[in-house]
Amino acid sequence: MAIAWEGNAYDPECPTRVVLDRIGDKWTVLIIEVLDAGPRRFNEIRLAIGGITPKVLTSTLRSLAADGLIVREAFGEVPPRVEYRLTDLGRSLLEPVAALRQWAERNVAEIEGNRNSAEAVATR
Amino acid sequence: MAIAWEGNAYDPECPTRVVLDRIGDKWTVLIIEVLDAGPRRFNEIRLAIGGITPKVLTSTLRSLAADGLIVREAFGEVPPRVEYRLTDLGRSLLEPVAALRQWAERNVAEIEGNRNSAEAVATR
DNA sequence: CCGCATCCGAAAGGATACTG
DNA sequence: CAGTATCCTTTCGGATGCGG
Repeated sequence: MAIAWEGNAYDPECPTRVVLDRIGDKWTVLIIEVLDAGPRRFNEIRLAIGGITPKVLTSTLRSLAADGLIVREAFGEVPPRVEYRLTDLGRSLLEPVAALRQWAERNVAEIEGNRNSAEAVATR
Repeated sequence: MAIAWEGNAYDPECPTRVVLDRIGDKWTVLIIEVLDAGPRRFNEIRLAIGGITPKVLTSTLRSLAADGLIVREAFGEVPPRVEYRLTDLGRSLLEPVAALRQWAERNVAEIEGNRNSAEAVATR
């Protein structure tokens, strides 16, 4: 059980924390957005994203499946064929992500500008 | 300049990526939520959160200030007094975060359940 | 084709002690 | 009070090569 703090404390079981850990990694959001267009095979996902190694793609897909955000379906064929598709849960996650994206697109320029100014000050 | 991919690719400069990197760390969301209640001093933030070390709090506050999400105000007093407060930009970030929190609170039970089932299968 | 095994480097975060 | 300075552990992700 999580420790009961009085106020606002770090808690790895806090729902918001769990979700941030889930979508805060490098590839999760990209993957579910690829799968939003429909079921995709392993190498289709890999090529659609670009830059992800098979190992990392495998582990990310496994954890997404473990969380019930996607399902993995392996067809008993030779050569193997494996498809991944979003669950309803996974698809519903795209809504708050879209809200985040909207905020990001509206405000990232200001953040980047601030960052550059701060860097200029730091190196002055 | 960011590389121009055809479709959906990893891009460290993608606005959504920038924001996920910003709020995906361990302490940022907790800090801005503490500051949403009003300006706070360094140790007030530290004690309100609990478990964060001075070093990590310092570096997180610095980067938040560099991004323009908070402002740092040092009063020339002895002993020192330093206050941190949200900017409008920082406060506006709480809106998409709230959307994420709502989704999290509604769905984290299902995710945790799926995780436990998956683990049970893995260790069976 | 779809992975797994192994090794590795970088970076985030933490423990502890100290300072202006 | 508000940080710094070191040192350290853990974790994420990447590179490469092999296997069913």
